[in-house]
Amino acid sequence: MVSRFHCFDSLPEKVCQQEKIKKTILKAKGVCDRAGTRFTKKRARIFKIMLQADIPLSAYEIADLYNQSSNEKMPPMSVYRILQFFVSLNLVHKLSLNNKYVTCSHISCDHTHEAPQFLLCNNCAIATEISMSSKLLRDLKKLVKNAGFALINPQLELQCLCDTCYANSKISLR
Amino acid sequence: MVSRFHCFDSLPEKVCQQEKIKKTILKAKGVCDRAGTRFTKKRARIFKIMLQADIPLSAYEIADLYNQSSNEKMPPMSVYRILQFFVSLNLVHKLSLNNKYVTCSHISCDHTHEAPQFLLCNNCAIATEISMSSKLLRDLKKLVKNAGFALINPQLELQCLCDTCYANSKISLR
DNA sequence: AGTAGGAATGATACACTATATCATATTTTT
DNA sequence: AAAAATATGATATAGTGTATCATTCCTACT
Repeated sequence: MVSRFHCFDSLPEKVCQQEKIKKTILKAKGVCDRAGTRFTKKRARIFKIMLQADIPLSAYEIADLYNQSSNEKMPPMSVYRILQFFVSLNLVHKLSLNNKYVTCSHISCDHTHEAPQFLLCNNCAIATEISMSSKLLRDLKKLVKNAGFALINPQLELQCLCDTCYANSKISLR
Repeated sequence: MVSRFHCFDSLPEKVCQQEKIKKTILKAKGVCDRAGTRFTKKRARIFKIMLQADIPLSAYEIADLYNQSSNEKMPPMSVYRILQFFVSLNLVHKLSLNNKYVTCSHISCDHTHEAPQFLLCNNCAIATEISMSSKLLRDLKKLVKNAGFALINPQLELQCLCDTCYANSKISLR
């Protein structure tokens, strides 16, 4: 399984998840600053919840997690607004295959990440973001153009089984 | 724009849309028969509505169209059930990008259609189903495998603009 | 022909996902 | 300090989809 924080894979193993999350949050704040918008406390908390979960979450799941660990109420309406905000900055991606939201895996890299491609396990909650090769992307764009369309968002979502669930499914079929 | 009935493109132009729809319905009935299931009147009517619309429809839109042209009521619940039935036979595809449903374009061909790929116009209702080249599909599967997943459904949905809307959008930007 | 069993639909309720709208608060700019 | 832009509160409602149990319809079999 590829870690969602693969961009830190070269760091010493000691560097714990918490440290990675902190760094990612700082980067995200930078993105907001440069965009002339605010990385408010509520936005920061939601972003952190999403990073800690490390799996795609629905808006209502995020609201629940927020409310479980806080006294101030976070109504779903506000979650949607904040998610839209993050999506507009490419800090969060919406997965329409399961109506969930997930932080971008490349926030901490300096990748320009042209074609986010999501592999969603159909059995468990795991999702992984990988990048499409630029050649594959070129082929795809060509195909689209020939069909009389122009690609405006190269995001792909693929229904998969993760290797673990795939192995289990084969066992249970015996 | 590629016609959704491209498989009949070689037929004389006189053969009207109605004729194509009839043929497609017969083919669909055959699929049901061979699967040991029934192509009931309600199912047939919904299927025809979808063919006539020639664009992806939501379950509720289908229910409305059904009820507009009939005295018997078609409740949304039944529409969902019937859609699931068609999807299970690959006669209908669900587009999760816009939560709509569309008949398969290849029912009347003898294509074994491995990788349905949908180009959805982000501005108008048009959607086109094209087939991915087997090479592109191979590349994709390889990518997925390397990431620790197994592809279980190669359906792709791409957010596009059709050429008409693309042209219009450029004009309106001037 | 009658009947058992499976297939399909009816009916009702409810859960989940998402947007619209108007009011209020907070921050930034001048 | 006031104006303008940004962000959140609050409420309502639209849209999408599933669960469940009852009933009807069809098919195959004796």
